Amino acid sequence: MSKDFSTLMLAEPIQRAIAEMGYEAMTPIQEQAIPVVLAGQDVMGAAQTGTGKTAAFALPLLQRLLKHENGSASPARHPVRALVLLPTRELANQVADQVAKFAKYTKLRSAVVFGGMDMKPQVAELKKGVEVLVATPGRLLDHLEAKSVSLGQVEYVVLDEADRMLDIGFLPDLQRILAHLPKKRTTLLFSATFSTEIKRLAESYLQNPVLIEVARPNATASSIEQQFFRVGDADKRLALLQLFRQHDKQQAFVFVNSRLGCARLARMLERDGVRTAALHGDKSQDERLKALEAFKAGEVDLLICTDVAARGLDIKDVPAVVNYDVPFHAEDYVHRIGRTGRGGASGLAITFVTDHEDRQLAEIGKLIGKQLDPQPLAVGRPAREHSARAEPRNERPAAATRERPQRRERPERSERARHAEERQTYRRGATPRDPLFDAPYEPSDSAAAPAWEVAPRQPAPQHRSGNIKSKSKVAALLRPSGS
DNA sequence: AAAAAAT
Repeated sequence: MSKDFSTLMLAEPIQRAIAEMGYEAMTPIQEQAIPVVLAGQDVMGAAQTGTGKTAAFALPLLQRLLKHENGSASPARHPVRALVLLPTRELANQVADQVAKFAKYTKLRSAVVFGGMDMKPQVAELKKGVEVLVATPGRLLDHLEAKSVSLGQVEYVVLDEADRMLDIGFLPDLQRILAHLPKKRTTLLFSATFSTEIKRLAESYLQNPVLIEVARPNATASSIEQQFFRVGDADKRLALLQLFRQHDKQQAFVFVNSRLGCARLARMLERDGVRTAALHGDKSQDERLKALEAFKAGEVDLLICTDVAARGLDIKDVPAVVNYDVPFHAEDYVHRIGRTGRGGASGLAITFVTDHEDRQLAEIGKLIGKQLDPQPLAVGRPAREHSARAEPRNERPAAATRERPQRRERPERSERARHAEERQTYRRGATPRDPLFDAPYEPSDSAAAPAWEVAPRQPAPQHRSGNIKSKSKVAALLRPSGS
C-alpha cells in the first residue's frame, strides 16, 4: 500500500506544485527516503531506475529550506543552501527543470550551471542569488574560481548518480568542490547501482547515514523485458533495421560504445531513411540538447547515443533500448536499459552480442544475477543491393535452418571499402537510398519465429521490499561478503 | 578499452 504525497504534510506551495504535476502515490524510494531527509539525516539511497529518485530528495529538501531558516547571518540575501551535482549536462538540465517545477510556488530560487554554455548568463543568475544550485562538476569549479558563486553556506549536498560521481574520473573534481562546503552539512547519495567498493568510499563522505534500499542494488526493473541476440559485427546494423521494422518503427535509445561509432551509425541510419539523431560528447551542447528535444517531440525515432545518455534521463514512454554494443561496465547496462520501462511502464531492452563481447556479457549477468543466453537472430538480407530493383522477387521465404544466420554469398567488402563508399555517397548528396531497409524483408531463416518472440522470458526478480538499516547494518553490508 | 566533465 503506497501512501500519497498528501500524507507528508509538506508546505502548501510545495503540495500545490506536486498536485499540478499530477503526482499522487509515492514510489517506495520516495516513501522511505523523504521522511529520513525531512529528519535531516544523511542518506545513501539505492532504487531501480525510473522510480522517482529526484523527487525523493528534491521535495524534502525544499521543505527543509522553507521551514528552517538559514542560521548564520549571510552577506548574500540568497546564499546557496543546497547543491545538487550530476555527471552529465543533460541530466543537470533535467533535474534543474524538475526542481524549478517543485519550487514554482515557493520563494526559493534555483539555477543550473553546466559546461558548453556561455558563462555570462549563469554568472548573472548566480549573482541574483539562488538557494538551490544544480551543476556539473567542471563548470561549477569554473564558477568557484571566478568567484561567481560561494558555497560556504551550503547545508545540503546531493550526489545524484553517486557511484559515477565517486568514480575515478570525477573524484578529483568532486573533492575540490566538497572542500568549499562547510563540514557540518547533510549529504545525500542516490543511484540505482552501487558496487561494494563505491559503497565503502561513499561512507567516508557520510555521517551516520541511513541506508535505504528498495531493491537489491544493481537490480533491473522487472517491467523491462530483456532480450539478447547473438549477431556478427557486420550484421548489427541490419539487425537493428530489421528489429526496428518488426517493432513498427517504435522509438528507441540505441547505445554505442564510442563517439565515433555513434556518429557513424547515426549517419548511416539517416541514409537508410530512419529518422535519427546522434547524442554524444563530440557534439556541441546546442546540438546535444536539440537531439534530445527532437526525440522527445517524436521527430526522431532512433536516438543514437553514447553513455552520456545512459544515466538518469527521464523521457516518458520510451518503448525500447538497444545496446548496439555491449557496455564496457556492467553497471552501465543497468542504467542504459533504465531509459525504458520508467514509472512501472513496460519496456523492452535488446542487446546485441558479438563473440568478442561475451566477457562483458558475463559481467552483466553476474551483476544483475541472471543467466544470460543470447539467442541467434536471423538477419534478413535484401536479395540484391544495387541494381535489378524491378526484378520480381520470390516473397516466399526459404526453408528453415535453426542455426546461425547464413553468411553472405559473396565475400564481404572490407569495412574500409564500405566506409569509403558511404563517404562518396555523402559527397554526392545522394538522396537516402535504402537497399536494406525499404527492400522487402527476406529472412534467411524463415521458420524462426519473429525475432522479437524468440528471446527467453526471464522470471521477474524477487525484490525485498524496502528496509532501512542503521549505521551498524551499513557497516556490516560494507564488509566483504566472503568474510 | 571508453565516455564524461572546463576551454
